[in-house]
Amino acid sequence: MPKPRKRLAGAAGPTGPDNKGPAGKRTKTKNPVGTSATLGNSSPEKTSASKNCGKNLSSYWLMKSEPESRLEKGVDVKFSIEDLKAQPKQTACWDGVRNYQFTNGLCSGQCLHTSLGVLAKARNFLRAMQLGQEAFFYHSNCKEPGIAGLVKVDVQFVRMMKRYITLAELKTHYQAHKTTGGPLKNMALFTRQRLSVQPLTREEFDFILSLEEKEPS
DNA sequence: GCCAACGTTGGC
DNA sequence: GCCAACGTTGGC
Repeated sequence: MPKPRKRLAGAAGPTGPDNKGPAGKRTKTKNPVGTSATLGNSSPEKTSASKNCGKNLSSYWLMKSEPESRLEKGVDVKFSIEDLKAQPKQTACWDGVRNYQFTNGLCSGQCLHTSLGVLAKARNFLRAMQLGQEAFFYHSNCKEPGIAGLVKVDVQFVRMMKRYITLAELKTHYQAHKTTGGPLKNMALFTRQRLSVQPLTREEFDFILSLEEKEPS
Protein backbone atom coordinates (compact mmCIF):
# COMPACT_ATOMS: atom_id res chain seq x y z
CA MET A 1 0.00 0.00 0.00
CA PRO A 2 1.73 3.12 -1.11
CA LYS A 3 1.33 5.86 1.35
CA PRO A 4 0.97 9.37 0.13
CA ARG A 5 4.22 11.11 0.25
CA LYS A 6 4.33 13.77 2.84
CA ARG A 7 7.42 15.58 2.02
CA LEU A 8 6.44 17.13 -1.24
CA ALA A 9 7.12 20.69 -2.11
CA GLY A 10 10.00 20.78 0.21
CA ALA A 11 12.17 23.72 0.90
CA ALA A 12 14.16 24.74 -2.06
CA GLY A 13 17.69 24.53 -0.92
CA PRO A 14 19.32 27.90 -0.72
CA THR A 15 22.62 26.61 -1.90
CA GLY A 16 23.68 28.19 -5.11
CA PRO A 17 23.99 25.87 -8.02
CA ASP A 18 27.54 26.89 -8.66
CA ASN A 19 27.30 26.21 -12.26
CA LYS A 20 29.78 27.19 -14.81
CA GLY A 21 27.51 28.68 -17.33
CA PRO A 22 27.20 27.71 -20.93
CA ALA A 23 30.01 25.61 -22.15
CA GLY A 24 31.13 27.18 -25.32
CA LYS A 25 31.33 24.35 -27.77
CA ARG A 26 28.14 23.05 -29.17
CA THR A 27 28.14 20.15 -31.37
CA LYS A 28 25.71 20.78 -34.07
CA THR A 29 22.64 19.09 -32.86
CA LYS A 30 19.87 20.15 -35.08
CA ASN A 31 18.53 16.75 -35.47
CA PRO A 32 15.03 16.78 -36.75
CA VAL A 33 12.58 14.85 -34.74
CA GLY A 34 11.25 12.96 -37.65
CA THR A 35 14.43 11.25 -38.67
CA SER A 36 13.92 7.80 -37.48
CA ALA A 37 17.35 6.61 -36.77
CA THR A 38 16.33 2.98 -36.63
CA LEU A 39 19.19 1.34 -34.89
CA GLY A 40 19.52 -1.71 -36.96
CA ASN A 41 15.85 -2.12 -36.65
CA SER A 42 14.84 -3.09 -40.08
CA SER A 43 11.18 -3.70 -39.75
CA PRO A 44 9.80 -1.63 -42.56
CA GLU A 45 6.40 -0.68 -41.32
CA LYS A 46 7.49 0.31 -37.92
CA THR A 47 9.18 3.59 -38.17
CA SER A 48 7.81 4.63 -34.88
CA ALA A 49 8.27 8.22 -35.85
CA SER A 50 5.67 8.04 -38.52
CA LYS A 51 2.98 6.50 -36.46
CA ASN A 52 0.99 9.53 -35.67
CA CYS A 53 1.85 13.11 -36.13
CA GLY A 54 4.78 12.68 -33.84
CA LYS A 55 2.88 14.14 -30.98
CA ASN A 56 3.06 11.53 -28.33
CA LEU A 57 5.87 9.28 -29.21
CA SER A 58 8.74 9.75 -26.98
CA SER A 59 11.71 11.36 -28.57
CA TYR A 60 12.95 13.06 -25.47
CA TRP A 61 14.41 11.62 -22.34
CA LEU A 62 15.75 12.34 -18.95
CA MET A 63 18.66 10.29 -17.75
CA LYS A 64 19.79 10.22 -14.20
CA SER A 65 23.36 9.96 -13.17
CA GLU A 66 25.16 10.51 -9.91
CA PRO A 67 27.68 13.34 -9.87
CA GLU A 68 29.12 12.52 -6.47
CA SER A 69 31.34 9.65 -5.55
CA ARG A 70 29.64 6.68 -4.08
CA LEU A 71 30.87 3.16 -3.87
CA GLU A 72 28.58 0.41 -4.89
CA LYS A 73 29.99 -3.06 -4.67
CA GLY A 74 33.40 -1.57 -4.70
CA VAL A 75 32.82 0.50 -7.81
CA ASP A 76 32.53 4.24 -7.80
CA VAL A 77 29.31 5.08 -9.56
CA LYS A 78 30.10 8.76 -9.94
CA PHE A 79 29.47 10.02 -13.40
CA SER A 80 28.71 13.71 -13.72
CA ILE A 81 28.14 15.69 -16.84
CA GLU A 82 31.68 16.94 -16.46
CA ASP A 83 32.80 13.36 -16.57
CA LEU A 84 30.83 12.86 -19.73
CA LYS A 85 32.48 15.90 -21.25
CA ALA A 86 35.84 14.47 -20.37
CA GLN A 87 35.23 11.25 -22.26
CA PRO A 88 36.80 10.72 -25.63
CA LYS A 89 34.50 12.42 -28.13
CA GLN A 90 32.51 13.52 -25.12
CA THR A 91 30.65 10.31 -25.53
CA ALA A 92 30.07 7.68 -22.93
CA CYS A 93 30.32 4.03 -23.59
CA TRP A 94 26.77 3.00 -23.23
CA ASP A 95 27.02 -0.48 -24.67
CA GLY A 96 28.12 -1.99 -21.44
CA VAL A 97 24.92 -0.77 -20.00
CA ARG A 98 22.80 -1.99 -22.81
CA ASN A 99 24.12 -5.44 -22.51
CA TYR A 100 23.97 -5.46 -18.79
CA GLN A 101 27.58 -6.32 -18.64
CA PHE A 102 28.21 -4.20 -15.71
CA THR A 103 31.67 -5.40 -14.97
CA ASN A 104 35.11 -3.98 -14.90
CA GLY A 105 35.22 -4.19 -18.63
CA LEU A 106 33.42 -0.93 -19.11
CA CYS A 107 35.13 1.42 -21.38
CA SER A 108 36.69 3.76 -18.95
CA GLY A 109 35.84 2.18 -15.71
CA GLN A 110 32.88 4.41 -15.38
CA CYS A 111 29.36 4.19 -16.36
CA LEU A 112 26.23 6.20 -16.41
CA HIS A 113 24.28 3.94 -14.25
CA THR A 114 24.56 2.66 -10.85
CA SER A 115 23.37 -0.85 -10.70
CA LEU A 116 22.02 -3.70 -12.65
CA GLY A 117 18.75 -3.39 -10.89
CA VAL A 118 18.25 0.08 -12.17
CA LEU A 119 19.09 -0.98 -15.62
CA ALA A 120 16.66 -3.78 -15.66
CA LYS A 121 13.91 -1.43 -14.68
CA ALA A 122 14.82 1.07 -17.29
CA ARG A 123 15.43 -1.53 -19.91
CA ASN A 124 12.34 -0.91 -21.90
CA PHE A 125 13.09 2.73 -22.13
CA LEU A 126 16.67 2.05 -23.02
CA ARG A 127 15.43 0.02 -25.89
CA ALA A 128 13.12 2.74 -26.99
CA MET A 129 15.83 5.31 -27.12
CA GLN A 130 17.23 6.04 -30.50
CA LEU A 131 20.49 7.51 -31.61
CA GLY A 132 20.49 11.23 -31.78
CA GLN A 133 17.46 11.78 -29.65
CA GLU A 134 17.85 14.40 -27.04
CA ALA A 135 17.93 13.88 -23.34
CA PHE A 136 18.42 15.90 -20.24
CA PHE A 137 21.31 14.83 -18.10
CA TYR A 138 20.04 14.84 -14.56
CA HIS A 139 22.20 14.79 -11.47
CA SER A 140 20.68 12.64 -8.79
CA ASN A 141 21.54 11.52 -5.31
CA CYS A 142 23.54 14.63 -4.61
CA LYS A 143 23.42 17.90 -2.70
CA GLU A 144 21.34 19.71 -5.22
CA PRO A 145 19.63 17.39 -7.66
CA GLY A 146 18.72 18.85 -11.00
CA ILE A 147 19.19 19.02 -14.74
CA ALA A 148 22.75 19.83 -15.62
CA GLY A 149 22.91 19.55 -19.35
CA LEU A 150 21.77 18.22 -22.63
CA VAL A 151 22.99 15.06 -24.26
CA LYS A 152 22.18 13.09 -27.31
CA VAL A 153 21.30 9.51 -26.91
CA ASP A 154 23.90 6.98 -26.90
CA VAL A 155 25.27 9.17 -25.09
CA GLN A 156 27.01 12.26 -26.20
CA PHE A 157 27.48 15.55 -24.47
CA VAL A 158 25.70 18.36 -26.25
CA ARG A 159 25.88 21.30 -23.92
CA MET A 160 25.49 22.46 -20.38
CA MET A 161 22.20 23.96 -19.44
CA LYS A 162 22.44 27.71 -19.43
CA ARG A 163 21.66 27.41 -15.79
CA TYR A 164 21.22 24.47 -13.51
CA ILE A 165 17.53 23.59 -13.30
CA THR A 166 17.05 22.20 -9.85
CA LEU A 167 14.71 19.50 -8.80
CA ALA A 168 13.13 21.96 -6.40
CA GLU A 169 12.29 24.29 -9.23
CA LEU A 170 10.92 21.52 -11.38
CA LYS A 171 8.84 20.36 -8.50
CA THR A 172 7.38 23.79 -8.00
CA HIS A 173 6.23 23.80 -11.58
CA TYR A 174 5.01 20.25 -11.35
CA GLN A 175 2.86 21.11 -8.36
CA ALA A 176 1.43 24.13 -10.06
CA HIS A 177 0.82 22.30 -13.30
CA LYS A 178 -1.11 19.59 -11.55
CA THR A 179 -3.75 22.19 -10.88
CA THR A 180 -3.39 24.31 -13.95
CA GLY A 181 -2.89 21.47 -16.38
CA GLY A 182 0.45 22.82 -17.41
CA PRO A 183 3.07 20.88 -19.32
CA LEU A 184 4.77 19.25 -16.36
CA LYS A 185 1.62 17.90 -14.81
CA ASN A 186 2.55 14.28 -15.46
CA MET A 187 6.29 14.51 -15.43
CA ALA A 188 7.77 11.10 -14.82
CA LEU A 189 10.43 12.49 -12.54
CA PHE A 190 7.65 12.88 -10.01
CA THR A 191 5.10 10.33 -11.00
CA ARG A 192 7.52 7.50 -11.64
CA GLN A 193 10.26 8.72 -9.51
CA ARG A 194 12.51 5.73 -9.51
CA LEU A 195 12.97 5.42 -13.19
CA SER A 196 16.54 6.18 -14.04
CA VAL A 197 15.78 6.65 -17.69
CA GLN A 198 12.49 8.22 -18.35
CA PRO A 199 10.60 9.57 -21.31
CA LEU A 200 9.64 13.19 -21.66
CA THR A 201 6.94 14.55 -23.84
CA ARG A 202 7.86 17.24 -26.22
CA GLU A 203 5.84 19.66 -24.15
CA GLU A 204 7.78 18.75 -21.06
CA PHE A 205 11.06 19.00 -22.87
CA ASP A 206 10.27 22.37 -24.39
CA PHE A 207 8.96 23.76 -21.18
CA ILE A 208 12.06 22.78 -19.28
CA LEU A 209 14.25 24.25 -21.98
CA SER A 210 12.32 27.47 -21.69
CA LEU A 211 13.17 27.63 -18.03
CA GLU A 212 16.76 28.22 -18.96
CA GLU A 213 15.89 31.70 -20.07
CA LYS A 214 14.08 32.59 -16.91
CA GLU A 215 15.05 33.46 -13.42
CA PRO A 216 14.85 30.56 -11.02
CA SER A 217 11.47 30.60 -9.41
C1' DG B 1 -1.69 -14.72 -10.17
C1' DC B 2 -2.09 -12.37 -5.70
C1' DC B 3 0.29 -9.87 -2.38
C1' DA B 4 3.46 -9.17 1.62
C1' DA B 5 8.23 -8.95 2.43
C1' DC B 6 12.26 -7.28 0.78
C1' DG B 7 15.78 -4.44 -1.51
C1' DT B 8 16.97 -0.33 -3.84
C1' DT B 9 16.42 4.47 -5.24
C1' DG B 10 17.04 8.86 -4.23
C1' DG B 11 15.14 13.18 -1.97
C1' DC B 12 15.64 15.25 2.21
C1' DG C 1 21.60 8.81 7.87
C1' DC C 2 16.58 8.45 7.47
C1' DC C 3 12.89 6.70 5.24
C1' DA C 4 9.03 6.98 1.51
C1' DA C 5 8.29 5.06 -2.81
C1' DC C 6 8.16 1.41 -5.69
C1' DG C 7 10.03 -2.61 -8.45
C1' DT C 8 11.07 -7.47 -7.59
C1' DT C 9 10.79 -11.80 -5.38
C1' DG C 10 8.80 -15.76 -3.72
C1' DG C 11 5.38 -18.23 -0.86
C1' DC C 12 1.02 -19.65 -1.29
